[in-house]
Amino acid sequence: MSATPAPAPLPRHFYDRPTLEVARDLLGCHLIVDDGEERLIGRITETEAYLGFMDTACHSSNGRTPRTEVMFGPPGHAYVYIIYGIYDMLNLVTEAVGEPCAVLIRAIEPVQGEETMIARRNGKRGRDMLNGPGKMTRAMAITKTAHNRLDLCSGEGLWIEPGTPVSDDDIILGPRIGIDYAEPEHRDAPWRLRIATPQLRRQLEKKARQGNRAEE
DNA sequence: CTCCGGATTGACT
DNA sequence: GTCAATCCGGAGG
Repeated sequence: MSATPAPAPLPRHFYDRPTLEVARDLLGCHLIVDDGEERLIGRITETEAYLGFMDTACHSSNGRTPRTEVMFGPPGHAYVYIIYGIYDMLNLVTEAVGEPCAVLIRAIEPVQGEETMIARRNGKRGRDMLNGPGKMTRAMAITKTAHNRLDLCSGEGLWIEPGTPVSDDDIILGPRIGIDYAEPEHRDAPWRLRIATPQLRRQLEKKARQGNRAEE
């Protein structure tokens, strides 16, 4: 039996950059959770950038509160909050102290520990297992209680490692999800980033055709 | 496949 | 009191 590899988390300066760049470079990276019993690994396939004060979709644009405090601190920490009473959302804090920005991790694909993920998702497997931010945290057992404010560069509990790089041609940009309350310029901004799979390309082409039809 | 309503509770007005 | 960076199941096409 082989020993578990030592954690090799991405360093803090990875997160200390413009948030859109971080969101882009996180695609293809490995998200790792280690509870001391088992190490789970997922490859990041979808992210959203939240750009701080100026972004009316970003929680921190309403000011500094106990909940958003961690976003105002140093980069490379986890911001985990609960939405709709029941779902934990994982964000990675970016940019310098005083710039309250973050990247939401929306979807992964399994790399290691898939059977545990399936069990935590109540037997759900395949396409619908990890394709949403609440599904992903449920499968990985990421919670506000256990992981909010955690240092992602310590290699303890939760961190990111390099994975398989993604070329610019394989990234699809689109508007972010679930932020209808934001100002139009932020609501419609293409700050949702996804790795393009053949299935996703087909799906979007189909949608575009329907849209064109409605125009006439 | 798409559309629609209910679940459930912390955070903030 | 209202709302939220969501998910799921059921109804209809």
